[in-house]
Amino acid sequence: MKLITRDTDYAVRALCLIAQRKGCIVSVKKLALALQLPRPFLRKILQQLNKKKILESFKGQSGGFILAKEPAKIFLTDIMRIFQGKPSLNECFLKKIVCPHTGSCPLRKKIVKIEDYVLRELGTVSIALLLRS
Amino acid sequence: MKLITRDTDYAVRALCLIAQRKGCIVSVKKLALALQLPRPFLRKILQQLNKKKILESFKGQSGGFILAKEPAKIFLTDIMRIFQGKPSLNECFLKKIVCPHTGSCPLRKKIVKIEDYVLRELGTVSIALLLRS
DNA sequence: CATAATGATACTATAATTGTATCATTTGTC
DNA sequence: GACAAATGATACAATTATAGTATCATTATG
Repeated sequence: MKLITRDTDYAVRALCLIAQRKGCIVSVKKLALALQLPRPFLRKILQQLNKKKILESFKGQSGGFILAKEPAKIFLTDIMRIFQGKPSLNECFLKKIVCPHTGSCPLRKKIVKIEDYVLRELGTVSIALLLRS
Repeated sequence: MKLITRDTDYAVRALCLIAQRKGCIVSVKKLALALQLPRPFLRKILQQLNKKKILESFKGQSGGFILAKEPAKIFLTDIMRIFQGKPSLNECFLKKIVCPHTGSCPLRKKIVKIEDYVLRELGTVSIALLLRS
């Protein structure tokens, strides 16, 4: 039961570091070094964050990335959505044959409830929050 | 974000069906047929349920499985624990370098909280509940 | 004693995740 | 202007987890 994949994990770490260097352009090279993460993989991740307007990128010799939003406006759920798709926990997996609840499977209801809860809770976690001591 | 794997899924379906045939010994063959599931795979699953005392097995010609407990005492979390291990959502994935919260990462706290919630909710879902209309 | 079931376990296939490599493009510096 | 160092885009490879198969031994029923 893995809530957060490695993509998301690395992305959040990188975002925290970039946030700490307020305004400075940070290259993948430096990030990978500081975080001890595989550089090409991290690069791919940052490119995706750029596409999704979480980061802004600069090409050329002293290029790199900065945040495209305030740290308080970047939420864990945003990142999860990018790398893990819509966070739907599971389909109602019981077929009618076994499960008599045609439209109102209690398990389905539970799962929807859990899903809401998880999103609500993780929706309060921003990069800013993670940086505050 | 997958809460329930196929093992667990199949196991629950099979348990529901076995529960419906109160007391009757049901063979993998019949279950696989009724549920339209791959027979050898289902067999492996039932064997594991037997080992964990959820099912009781009978060898020989008209052998098969019956429930080893009342349906009301078999919970989804029991099954999940068997096939998906301890349902710990994630380690605190932020390293000290980035995350200044040495012992009190807010994300970690959240995740523990979510974990508790999920277990509490799924802990109320029993086979009996799934069969009640 | 043959048949049909489970026990145990090794093996294979598939899919998802994780990570690499490469070529093109951009930009600052000498 | 040429070079170096960065990102953009994208195809490819490796690893791991999940899903499923095969097989031989054992047991019980008829």
